[in-house]
Amino acid sequence: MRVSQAKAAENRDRIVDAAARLFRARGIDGVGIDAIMEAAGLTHGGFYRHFPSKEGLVAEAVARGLDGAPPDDGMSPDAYLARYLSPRHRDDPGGGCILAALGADVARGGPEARRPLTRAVADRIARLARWFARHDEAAARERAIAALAGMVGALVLARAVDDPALSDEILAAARARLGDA
Amino acid sequence: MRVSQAKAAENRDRIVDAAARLFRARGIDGVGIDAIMEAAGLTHGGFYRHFPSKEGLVAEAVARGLDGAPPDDGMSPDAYLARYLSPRHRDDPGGGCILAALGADVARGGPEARRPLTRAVADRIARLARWFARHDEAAARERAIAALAGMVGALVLARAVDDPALSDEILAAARARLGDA
DNA sequence: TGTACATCAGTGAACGCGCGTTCACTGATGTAC
DNA sequence: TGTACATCAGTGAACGCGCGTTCACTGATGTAC
Repeated sequence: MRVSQAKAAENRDRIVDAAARLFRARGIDGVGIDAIMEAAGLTHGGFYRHFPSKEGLVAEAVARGLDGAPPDDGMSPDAYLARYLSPRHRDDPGGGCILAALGADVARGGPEARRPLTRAVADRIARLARWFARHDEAAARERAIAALAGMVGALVLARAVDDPALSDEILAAARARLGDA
Repeated sequence: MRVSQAKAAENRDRIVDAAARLFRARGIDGVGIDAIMEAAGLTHGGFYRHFPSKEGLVAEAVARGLDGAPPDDGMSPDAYLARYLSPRHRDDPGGGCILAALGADVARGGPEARRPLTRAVADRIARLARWFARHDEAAARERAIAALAGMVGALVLARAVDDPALSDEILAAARARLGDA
């Protein structure tokens, strides 16, 4: 049955949110329309009233996932690093950084998802560079890029590794080396 | 028709090689048994004479992919870094580092693939630490972990990003920051 | 060394299942008068 | 403000395709005598 426009917009939003979470948790190919719609409290048939295809949703979900938890200007660099490189973040891919969870997947996919991801990377580099510029004017941007790469790589490795002690050590080493700016 | 044991072993090897390459290039879920067997010059039906399941092959292919191009003791750290963080490596995921190409996929998968990946991570950290120990005894291992994380993260980001200039800049920044040991 | 037979790597058709997508239908919403 | 009707978000069944897996079959290899 038909639903009010406000309710429909809210449903669309919930679909994108559910997809952003499930894709990060299980990979893009690991989640079907069924599971996404069910997580949004709907049935799968209505999906195509909102999106032209699964790939269309992927692009929006990637963009949505990139909104959350960017480096905040009111936050200290060390606090941001500590949060990003925490066991809590490692253990919650579904709610965490999309660069670490889906970077390789997006690289293999179409251009629709790569565009918002690129904007997010550029934005984070710029924010980190602003921090570093305070005590290291010239190389601030270079440092920012290396810091972002170190963060993403450490999270990928800490998640992939089988050995909890090694995983913790990876997070700790990245925090320590990236922290002493 | 039956084939000699030597030939069969060689065929098995080619299947694993083809899988290691295709998985890195297109993702684990992006490659079917059909494509792997065809790349190995066989038909799909014979697959199960060699492997119990696709997942069994994944574990072997990940292990195989990790053999190639580790940091070589006879190589200078800067040469290794330059090769790892080169546009050539970025543009050849199928022949490149499996940590960057499949790290997130393996993290979501079963334990069979995570074990060899963990060994490879530990091995690379140890090799890098041996290099760093030459001028920085105490923090060598910490530096090694941060270097590996920075390399993997930079490659993931350089591949995911839409903008060639930004992609090149990411590689260059990582080379510069990780290089001046 | 030669012969007869069992083995089994590889072939190609087939199966079953899941997933992306389509579609006829429902009934509340939104709108025209 | 009330009424009649068109719209369309959502439902649930169905379709088609691809993929992982199975299976009967082939015929060269390996082995027992």
